[in-house]
Amino acid sequence: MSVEAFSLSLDQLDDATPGVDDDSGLPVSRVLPAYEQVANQLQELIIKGTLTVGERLPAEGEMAAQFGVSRSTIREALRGLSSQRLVHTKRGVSGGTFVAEPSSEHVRTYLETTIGLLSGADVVSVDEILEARELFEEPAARLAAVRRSEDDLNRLRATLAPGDEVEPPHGFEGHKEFHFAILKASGNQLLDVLARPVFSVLETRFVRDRASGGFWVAVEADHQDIFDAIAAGDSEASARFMHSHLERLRPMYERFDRTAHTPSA
Amino acid sequence: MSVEAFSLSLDQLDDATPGVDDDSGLPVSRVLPAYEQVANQLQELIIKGTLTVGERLPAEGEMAAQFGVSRSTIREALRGLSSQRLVHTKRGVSGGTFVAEPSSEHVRTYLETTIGLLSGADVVSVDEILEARELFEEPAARLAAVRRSEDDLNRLRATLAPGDEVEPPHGFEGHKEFHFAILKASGNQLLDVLARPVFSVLETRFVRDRASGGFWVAVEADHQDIFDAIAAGDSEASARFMHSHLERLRPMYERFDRTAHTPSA
DNA sequence: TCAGGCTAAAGATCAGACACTTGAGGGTCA
DNA sequence: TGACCCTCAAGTGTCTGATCTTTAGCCTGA
Repeated sequence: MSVEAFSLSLDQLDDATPGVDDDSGLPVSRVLPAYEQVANQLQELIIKGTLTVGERLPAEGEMAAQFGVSRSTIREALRGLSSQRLVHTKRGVSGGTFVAEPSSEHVRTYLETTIGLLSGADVVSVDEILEARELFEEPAARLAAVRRSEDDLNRLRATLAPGDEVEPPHGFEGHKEFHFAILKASGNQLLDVLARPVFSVLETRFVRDRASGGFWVAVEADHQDIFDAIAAGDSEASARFMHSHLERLRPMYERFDRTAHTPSA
Repeated sequence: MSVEAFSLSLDQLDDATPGVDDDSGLPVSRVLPAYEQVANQLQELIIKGTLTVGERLPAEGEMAAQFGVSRSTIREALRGLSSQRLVHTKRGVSGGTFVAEPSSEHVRTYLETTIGLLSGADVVSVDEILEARELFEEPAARLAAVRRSEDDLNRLRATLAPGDEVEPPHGFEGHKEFHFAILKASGNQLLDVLARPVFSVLETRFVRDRASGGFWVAVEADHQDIFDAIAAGDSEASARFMHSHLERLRPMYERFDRTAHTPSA
């Protein structure tokens, strides 16, 4: 693409000066800072596909000229876009700002922190998170039984307890990896992207290394059952075992939730 | 909280200068731009809860002094955080930068654009999106049948065709609102947050106003069935009707997907 | 041939100035 | 006394212009 895509400018700024006569609740919109307008316009171009993945935007100075703002304003706009992973920048002579290729990894990271915040602010409850997790992981287990590849099975096997040593060091990481592997084996990336953060939030907020050794033994037994069902290609059994596994876990999360709500006040 | 939380600084910058002697693949990490380090540190403080919702950060100038960088650098960091809705700024004497309260609305918006991009870049396929949607909406219908409040029922009823006029103007909006209302009636906000964007992407990318009038008539009939089941509190019937509804829609999405992939090349 | 230095393009950072927004306090006048 | 206006101060918003740093490519000399 060439420069023409940037023919837009910030005219809103001019006719939205404080002096406007809005004698009532007129259909006017709030005045936006210049950096936000620039960011919005660029985001629009990326979403609509006018700017394609990997494409290089004009240099900061050029954009400043085209938008009619200073370079700092352009940079502030770009920082917003790059923190949303819509673009990324590179220094040096071959550098510049490029339209980033969307990555599911970033979405997961974002969702994990955001769901964590939503939970921390009590916008969503632990019960809702637990329920959502069950809604996601049972179908995932069902699908995994049908779709798992040899690689998936190996990955799953690798997360099971190595022999009979089921100590926390393995317990926590193994638990996490097992569930991640099932989501992956479900063969649905979108499910994986959305479900993994839900799981991660539960783990990091409510479990971590606070569970006892005996607990991990029971978890390992459940995992083994689920694994066997998936390996056998029995989707209903997979879902059933996953269901009872999650039922076993539930009271623990809820207990940690209560203790987390009792402290200093 | 007072100023002490900002005692951190950018010392990484100093001992990560290009001259470091890494005579092999040493455990060193890439040098990060100052604005990114600042953003990371602030994000950490917000996530850990050191900075609480609604709390005001020091003025930009003060932070610049505390981090030992210029005000522009601070501003670039803040733009990143505010585009992630972690903070928001206000001008004027009572202004400043404040820790934003997490809102599910923003998560939905973010997910919608991101899933749209993932789909546009063929990172996830239409089949995966369709499958994920079914995985979400069937349980949602099941839960809605059990949990729906009087308000939920009214909201649902309002989205059904008013009489026998099932024209596109109502068709598209009504279809959307109906499914949104079911997600809301499921009583699980997290499910709502994650599922709505999935649905929205399908609609805006593959349907919009491209469907025929006869199509909307069939859709309306399905909706009526689902509504009746939910109103009757019959969760299994709700899920079943939702399932067949989605099965009816599937070929249409897939058709639009193929036509979308055929063009110019 | 190749190691090392030079160069230019582009982002990163800085310093400082000025503009705009907004709440609060004080003063004026009916 | 109360409504209105003015001014002030603290913050963010924006601009200017300079310098620093990174990096690919070219050039030069052993």
